[in-house]
Amino acid sequence: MSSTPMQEQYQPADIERAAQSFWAAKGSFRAVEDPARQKFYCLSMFPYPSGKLHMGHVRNYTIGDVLTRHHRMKGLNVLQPMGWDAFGLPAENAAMANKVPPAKWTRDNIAYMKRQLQGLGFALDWERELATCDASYYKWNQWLFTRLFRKGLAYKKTGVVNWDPVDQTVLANEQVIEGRGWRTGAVVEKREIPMYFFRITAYAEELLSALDGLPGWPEQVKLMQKNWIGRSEGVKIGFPYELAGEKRTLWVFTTRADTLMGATFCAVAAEHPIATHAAKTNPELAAFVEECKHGAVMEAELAQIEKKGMPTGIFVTHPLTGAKLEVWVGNYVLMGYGEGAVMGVPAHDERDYAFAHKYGLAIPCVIRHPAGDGVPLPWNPAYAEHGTCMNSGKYDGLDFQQAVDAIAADLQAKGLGEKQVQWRLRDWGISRQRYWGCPIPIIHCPACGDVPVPDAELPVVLPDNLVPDGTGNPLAKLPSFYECKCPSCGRPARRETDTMDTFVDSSWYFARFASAGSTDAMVDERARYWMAVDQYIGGIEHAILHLLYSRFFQRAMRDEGLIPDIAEPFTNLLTQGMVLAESYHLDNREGRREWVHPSEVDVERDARGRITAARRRSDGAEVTYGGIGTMSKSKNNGVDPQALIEKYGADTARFFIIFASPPTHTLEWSDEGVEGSYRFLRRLWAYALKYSGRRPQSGQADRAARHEVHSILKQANYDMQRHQFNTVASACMKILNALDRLPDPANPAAAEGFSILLRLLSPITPHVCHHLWTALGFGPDIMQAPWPEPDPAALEQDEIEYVVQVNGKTRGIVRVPKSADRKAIEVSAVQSMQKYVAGQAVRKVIVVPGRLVNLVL
RNA sequence: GCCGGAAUGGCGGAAUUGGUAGACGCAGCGGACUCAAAAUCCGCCGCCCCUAAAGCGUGUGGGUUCGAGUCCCACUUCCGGCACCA
Repeated sequence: MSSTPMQEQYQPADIERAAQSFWAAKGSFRAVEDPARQKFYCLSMFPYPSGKLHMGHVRNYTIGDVLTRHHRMKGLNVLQPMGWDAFGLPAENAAMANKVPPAKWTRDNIAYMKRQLQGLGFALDWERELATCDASYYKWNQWLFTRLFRKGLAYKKTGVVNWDPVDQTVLANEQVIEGRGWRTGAVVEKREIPMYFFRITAYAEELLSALDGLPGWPEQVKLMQKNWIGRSEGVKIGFPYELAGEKRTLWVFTTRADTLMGATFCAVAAEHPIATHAAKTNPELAAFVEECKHGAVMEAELAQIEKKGMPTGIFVTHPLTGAKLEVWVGNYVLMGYGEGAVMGVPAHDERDYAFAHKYGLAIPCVIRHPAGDGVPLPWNPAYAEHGTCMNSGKYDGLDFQQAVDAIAADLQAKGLGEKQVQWRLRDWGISRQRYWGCPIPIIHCPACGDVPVPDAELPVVLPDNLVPDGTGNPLAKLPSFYECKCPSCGRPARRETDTMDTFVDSSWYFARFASAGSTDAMVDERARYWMAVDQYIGGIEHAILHLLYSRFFQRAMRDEGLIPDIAEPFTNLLTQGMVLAESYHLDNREGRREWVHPSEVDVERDARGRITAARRRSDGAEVTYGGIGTMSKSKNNGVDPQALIEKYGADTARFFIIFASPPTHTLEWSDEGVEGSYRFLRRLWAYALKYSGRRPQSGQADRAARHEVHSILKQANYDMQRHQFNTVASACMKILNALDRLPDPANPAAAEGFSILLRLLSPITPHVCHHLWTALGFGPDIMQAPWPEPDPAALEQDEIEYVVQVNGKTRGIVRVPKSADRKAIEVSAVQSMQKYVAGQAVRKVIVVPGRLVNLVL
């Protein structure tokens, strides 16, 4: 072994620059398709280029990098690419604030953030970089859109949006604050406008059933998707009525057809034709309908508003009894869900129960439920449980399934109902009345209607020099963009000015990385090698929408003949927790809350280390602890990764973020913790220095040390495989502690142990491990070294420790020879516990092999 | 409101299937080195208690078990999502 002289001090800046140059010169991270090798496609969710990296990014990409480097050393052919989710609202907001076009702002941000990612030493193949605002990328959004449009999988219908009447513009949900526009303060209205939708519901059944074929996804995420798709079996029921002399039917869907005999009213959405009709002659109702149309579009808000209703004076006929039921308008009925109407069964539905009590409607009990035969106040959840029918005429005595079957059959015979499967999942509205996004490739022709832009004219390029002003989409004010000729008839036509939801961009970028730069196809044959993504990593906040849309897109692409044998884009999914930080504030003279950055706060502690007071360093003002929460500008508690990297180096930042918490947990930031990680890397350096000065020695390796190192390694490999990287980091610390304790640093166990340590640690802190590996003469490139595996011989032990319990309480330990049988273990356990046994009979002895003995007295 | 999670010392966390609760680290306390400080090294560190023994202890209240942080039931608080933030 040869070794080169080492510097006394650990100087991360030099080491990291040198390691990064080494990797760049060697092209270490370039991914090349090789059918002879097993591939591993590792992908972290690409970032929105908001300006600079935040801790969530650093965490996400460090987790991905640990996995990437580990699999590389395991011998797999690894692809880890990076790109930019570059379209979106923040660029428009920045443009308004700074009068800079979103394109320029975005490109500048990308350039800065790319340098940051490179400085962190991530093993990324930059040759595959993409930005969704590149016309070469979004061209294929448009291309696929036109294909789906021709198949009817993309179609136009109306959708509800938030409308700011002052700025005359559509607002995103986050731009509506307490029902008012964020810039104007005007009360927001609901407005129905034409939009394009993707028919994701056509894939509902497959998206649901295929979840069972995803063992590599967290159960939690699969359950959320399952509930979101929301398959329910029920019955579609028709209530006939007459309106303006015309015979019509009000259709409702219910999963509780067994309660139909208890229906006492129907409720419709404010937008329902019955409501509109009745409002014409009823000013009070018209006012109520108008009220319902204001306010929340968001389901979360809708679900919490007080349930209100008003009768329409229009009656429908009960399909089985012929009774007249009045139709109400309810503010809780959604037009976009089902038929926009529900039947009201007050006795067996909590919402209907409250509604009926409020408006004095009858509440007949028709199900014998676990709490009895009546439904006295207050509401009891048992009222909604399944039971046998009562007060239901010919259906009395039937159980849930029998009643549903019988009622569905009777309805079907009358042509007033049938069994139906309903989905909670709605089609995906992709139109956005915004500038900074991918133009929807449609031309509106007065003669031919909506005509998709022909392939030869794609992409429809977004002009990149506009600055939005908050009063609607600037594209709609730009004749040079929207004036065009109909591709079909050649007459003057108008180009669509809406752009696509940015979720469209991010629904297939993973496939594009696998075909980077392809000019004549959305994806090419290289995608067949790399897809699907073997390991996808990203925030739990994307558990439903992004992941579901991507699963839909992969199928839509499959059915276009692209990557035909792959339906699921992500084989394994790791959902990381958020990064949180402490916050502190003081209330100033005007009573306004002033947030003080945690780094500006000095904390006083008692003898035990408990916090007793906190003061601002600059002036000693007492500040209040504001609890732990997401890092945000408004709370002034963001930690800038760049400052951290400059102070301690990338390896310390990476180590701390891995060590502080398991990847799936939320991570609470602490500056003190960073110091501890830096200390560990300095200790590692100091040990390497000591080690490099050793005299080469042969002879017997220290058996105890080998046993310890290999036991730790065994556990660490298990933890690595289950993605619990924080304990892998702990394992590295433990190995260093063990090596440091060796009485003779020149013992052969030290060389072996240190070589294991460097390789185990290298995915987490690649720069320092790369440096030490070559400096100490272990080899030319640690990334080419094999992943360490424990030696079974080193794991063997002559004696085994047993925990001894008496009546389930731990009282001591006995050591027995490895060869001891059950009887011998029992005897030594009883002997060691004479003090507790003291002549009493031992009634039972439980022996857990290799672990524990419990004496039951 | 609905759906999905989480809760363990002063703090982050560990405990593979029910089997020594608190690994590893941070903070704190005591000591060594130093003119001093930083850095480094050594020791202590769940609560109760003068100490030891005993006892108590994994958000709360019940239960199952020889044995529960881990399983079951009921609850509390916090976090994520709810379809136009990404």
